Amino acid sequence: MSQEGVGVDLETSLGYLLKEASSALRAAMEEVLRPLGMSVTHYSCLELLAQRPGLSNSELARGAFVTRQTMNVLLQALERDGYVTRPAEAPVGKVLPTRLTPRGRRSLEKASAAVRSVEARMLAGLNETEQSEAFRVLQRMIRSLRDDDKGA
Amino acid sequence: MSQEGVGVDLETSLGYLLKEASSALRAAMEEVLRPLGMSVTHYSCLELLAQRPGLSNSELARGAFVTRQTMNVLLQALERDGYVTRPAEAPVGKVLPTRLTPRGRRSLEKASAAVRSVEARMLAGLNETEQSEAFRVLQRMIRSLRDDDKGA
DNA sequence: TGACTCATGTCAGCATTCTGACATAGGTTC
DNA sequence: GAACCTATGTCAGAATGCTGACATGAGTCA
Repeated sequence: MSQEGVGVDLETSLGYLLKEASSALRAAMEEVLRPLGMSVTHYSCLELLAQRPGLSNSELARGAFVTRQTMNVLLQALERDGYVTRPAEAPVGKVLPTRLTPRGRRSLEKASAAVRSVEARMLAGLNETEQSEAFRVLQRMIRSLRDDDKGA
Repeated sequence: MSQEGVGVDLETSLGYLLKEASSALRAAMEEVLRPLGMSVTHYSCLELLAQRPGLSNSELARGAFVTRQTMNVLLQALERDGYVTRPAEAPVGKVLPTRLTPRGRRSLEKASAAVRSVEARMLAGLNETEQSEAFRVLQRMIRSLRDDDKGA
């Protein structure tokens, strides 16, 4: 059963566990967002705009962890359906600052409540200390992956 | 800057951080697997088969966190290209046990080494204690999300 | 000023993954 | 045995996200 250093032991791999946790979270979010007709990326975009109004397409893409092309497609749909607005011309450069419409804000409210309940559920088994631990270790993992990326 | 209980504060959300970490890991893995002509799911499938030979399509799907339809498409390609084999007829029921071919095993070797280096990089900033913490908190999050899912 | 680099918005095409649907095998219950 | 439920493999179509490519605006540097 042991791996003797060959391959990646899935039973003990933190990478595999991270993927599993992320997958479970995504599934849980999709489950509560589906009745609202919203995907996870869709929700992420609205939430980002609520907290940081005026974000550009590229900034939203980075915040939602998708490419700017993907976010562009989503924004066009959201704009068409009246959830967000963008000026016809860029005030400066090519950057188009995006904002939620009242409709977008209303739509986000329900979704945000649903997502908060999922997050609360996820953290139900962790006390304060453990939540701090989780926060710290996740941040370190992210930093390690990013730093070495630049270095290489 | 505070959120006053409204919305999900992305700066302090463990869910958002989890997604960020998972995204960083996936990007790092894609980066090292791309030169080998392999996607993350592709690699996951081979790695699962190396450690648990004879897994069925559905079992592989669960292990790689995709649907069985998605895994089926991948398996057909892997079979066509000679990385895995499946019996023409099911020995029992409809389950087709899948196995790596020598070619599949060779292909996995390089990929596995690359992925191991990524995982090592990710954990570089964590000592033994912190890795144990990470393992524990991630497992609890997964369990909380799954348990409540069944309960509901 | 001109050349260079970088980031952005956007279009097009492709890859990946998903949902929906169907037939079938095995186990359970009556 | 019959009815039922569950799991599986598979096909088809749709949604989602990605890579490649291009034009443009801003900043840097000589």
